Amino acid sequence: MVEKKITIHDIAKELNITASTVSRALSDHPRISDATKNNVLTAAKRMNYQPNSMAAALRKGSSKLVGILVPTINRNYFSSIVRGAEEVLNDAGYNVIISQSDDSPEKEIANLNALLEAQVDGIFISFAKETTNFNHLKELVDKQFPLILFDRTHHSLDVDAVVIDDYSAAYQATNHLISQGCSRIAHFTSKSDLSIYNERLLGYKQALINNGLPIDDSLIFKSALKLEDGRELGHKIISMDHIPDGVFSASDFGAMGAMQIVKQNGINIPDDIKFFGFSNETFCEFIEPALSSIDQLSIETGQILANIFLDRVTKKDTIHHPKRTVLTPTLILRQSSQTLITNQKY
Amino acid sequence: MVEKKITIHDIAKELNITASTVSRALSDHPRISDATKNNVLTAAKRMNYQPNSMAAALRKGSSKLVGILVPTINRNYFSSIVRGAEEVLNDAGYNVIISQSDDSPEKEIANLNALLEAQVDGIFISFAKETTNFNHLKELVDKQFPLILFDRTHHSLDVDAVVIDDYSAAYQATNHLISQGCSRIAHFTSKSDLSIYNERLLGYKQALINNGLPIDDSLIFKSALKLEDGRELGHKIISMDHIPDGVFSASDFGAMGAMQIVKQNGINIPDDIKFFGFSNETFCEFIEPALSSIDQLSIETGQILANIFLDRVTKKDTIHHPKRTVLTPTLILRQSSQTLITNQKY
DNA sequence: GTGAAAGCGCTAACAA
DNA sequence: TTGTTAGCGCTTTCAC
Repeated sequence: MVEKKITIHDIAKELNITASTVSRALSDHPRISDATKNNVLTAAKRMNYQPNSMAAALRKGSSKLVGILVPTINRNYFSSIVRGAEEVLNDAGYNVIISQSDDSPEKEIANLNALLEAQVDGIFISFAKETTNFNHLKELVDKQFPLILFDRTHHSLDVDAVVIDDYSAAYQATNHLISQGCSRIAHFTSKSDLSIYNERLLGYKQALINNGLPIDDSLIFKSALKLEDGRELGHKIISMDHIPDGVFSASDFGAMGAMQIVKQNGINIPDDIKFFGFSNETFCEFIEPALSSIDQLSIETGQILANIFLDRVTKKDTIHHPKRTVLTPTLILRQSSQTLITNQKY
Repeated sequence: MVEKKITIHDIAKELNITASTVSRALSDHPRISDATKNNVLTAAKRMNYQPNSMAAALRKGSSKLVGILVPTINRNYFSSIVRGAEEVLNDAGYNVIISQSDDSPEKEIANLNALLEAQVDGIFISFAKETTNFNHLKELVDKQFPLILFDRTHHSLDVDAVVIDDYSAAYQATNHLISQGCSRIAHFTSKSDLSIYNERLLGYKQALINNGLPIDDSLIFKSALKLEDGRELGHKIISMDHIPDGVFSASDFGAMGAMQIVKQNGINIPDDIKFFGFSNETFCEFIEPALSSIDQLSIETGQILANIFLDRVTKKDTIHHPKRTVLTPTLILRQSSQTLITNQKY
C-alpha cells in the first residue's frame, strides 16, 4: 500500500466541515442538507474513500456479520444453505462469513472462536460428525447469543434449530422400497451419535415394523458413510449368504459406493437390488441408474435460518424461547429404486 | 445478549492492574512476569473473556483477514482452493472470508467492496464469467493492495496470478483424442472472453494443426458451458450430417450434458464418439463412461496463493513486481476417451 | 443543519 | 516489570 487510507476526516478537511457531518452525510442522515450530502458524496468518490466497517462496527457494537459454520463447503446441501441465507441476509444489510470445520471438533471450536472474536452478530452451525462435547455452545446459549442449529443438531441443546423431518423421510424412503417389492432392506447408518442418523434409523425400523417385516441387525451397517465406506459395504453385502434386495443409505455417497461394487459384480440395479440415498447430491441424477434420494430443502433452510436470526435481533428486548422448525423433505424417485419407471428427464 | 461483554478493562479492574498489562499478558509479551500472566489468563478464563479482534484490527491497522472471491463455492475446484489457502493462512495466523459472486459482475463488485470495507489484508479472486470491466481492480493494483488472481484472469491486468497452463492442457487433451483415432473433434468453448477459454481454444486448434487436421469452425460451439448447454449441444451434434467422433469440452458440465443426449440416442461412448472434459469435477469418475478430464491442481493453487500473499505482506518495503505462476495440469484418462482401456479403480 | 466531544476495545510508544 | 496516554476510524449525544 502506497497511499495512505482516506478517512472521513480527510473528506471533512477537504470540504471545511467536520467529520460528524461527513459521517451523517454518508449515512444519509435526514437533517443534513442536500447540498452538503452531494458535496460529501462527490468528494468521497473523487478521493477514493473506502469506509472502514470495523471502526463502525466497533463503535456501534454490531458488526452486521453472520457466521455460518459447516463441516464442509463442498457439498451441495451446505453450499445451498449458504446461498439461501445470504440472499435474505444481504438484503437486510448483513454479510456472511463462512467457516469449515472439516468434520473436526477441534477445528470447529477454533473456528467458532474466530467467528466470535470477529464479533459476528449471530452464528448458524451444523456440527462436525464427531462433536460430542457441546459445552462451548452452552455458554453462548446462556448468554442469549443468537445461535441457530441446522441439519446436525443435538438433543442436549435447547436452541433455535431448523431441521428436516429425518424420521419421516427415512420412513417414507423405506416404505417406498417395500412398495417396490423389497423385503430384505439393508440400512447404512453413521457411527456418530448425531440426531439425524438416529432419526433415520428409527424411521427405517418403523417402516419395517409397520409392514410386518423383521428388523435384522445384521442388515444395519455403521460407517462414516463416505464413498469408500460405501464400497466396503458393497463388498460386504454381495458376499452375504442372503443378499439384501434393497438398501436405504443415510448418505448418497455411501449408496453410490455400494452401487459401484454391486454393478461391477453383475448384479442389476434396480432389478436385483434397489437403492435409496439421502441428501440428493448433484451426482444422484448423473450416475446410472440415477439414485433415488431425499431433497433436504437446503435453500429454504438457509432462508429460514436467516429469517429466524433477523427476527431475534429485531426484538431483542423480550427473552427468547427457542423454537425448532421442522421441514418436511420430499422424496426424489429415480431409477435406482423402481423397476417399472424409467424417469427420463432430458 | 444478557450479560455485558467482558473487556480487558474488566479483567484489569478485577486484578488491580491496568488494561495494558492485561493486553500484554494475553499476547504473551516477554517483559510480563509469569505470575501476572497466569493471573490474567485464569481470570480471563473464569470471566469468560472473548477478545474483540475488530478493536485489535482497528488499532493495529491489520485485520489478519484474507478474502477469497469466487464465482461459486459449490464446485470442487473452488472449494479445494479455499481449503488449500486456509491450511497455509491459518498457520500464519490469518483467517479467511469467502465470498461468492454467482458469476454476476454486479455481485462481484459489491462483494469486493464488502471485503475491502471489512479491511481484509489481501484478496484472491477468480472473476465472474461475464466480468469485462476491470477498473475497480485497477485502483487496488495501483494502491499496491495485495490482490492475487487465479483461474480466471484477464490479460489487461498486470498482477500476481496463479493459473494452470490451459493452452498446454487443451493441446494435450486434443492430442490424446487424436491418438485414440479421432479426426473430427468438436470443441465446446465459452461465450466469455476470459483468458482460460481462449487458451483452451488455441491449444485445441494447435493440436489439430500439428496433426495435419483441418480447423472446422462449424465444430466450435460457444455457450455458457453449463449442463443444459451441454445437452443442447448434444442435440446439435447428433443431428449433424457428419457427426464428430470426438468432443473436447472446456467444462465437465458441458461434456456431461452432451454425453447424456448422445447415449440416449444409442450412440456409443467411447466407440462412436469420445469425450474429454475440463476441471476433473467429482462426478467425472461417477458417470458412465467415466469422463476423462484435466486436474487443475486446486489444493496446490490455494497453497501457492497463500504463500504469494504471505511473501508480499512480510516484505512490504520493496516495490512489488507482479509474477504469474503457471502450473502444469495433469490429464486424467478415463473410459470416455479411450477404446481399449477400462480404467477400473475400485 | 452542523459542530464538539466522548468513547467503542484494543495496542504501543514513552515513562517510570 | 508495569502504568500512562494517545489514538486507530467511526458514530452519536448534546449543544447551538
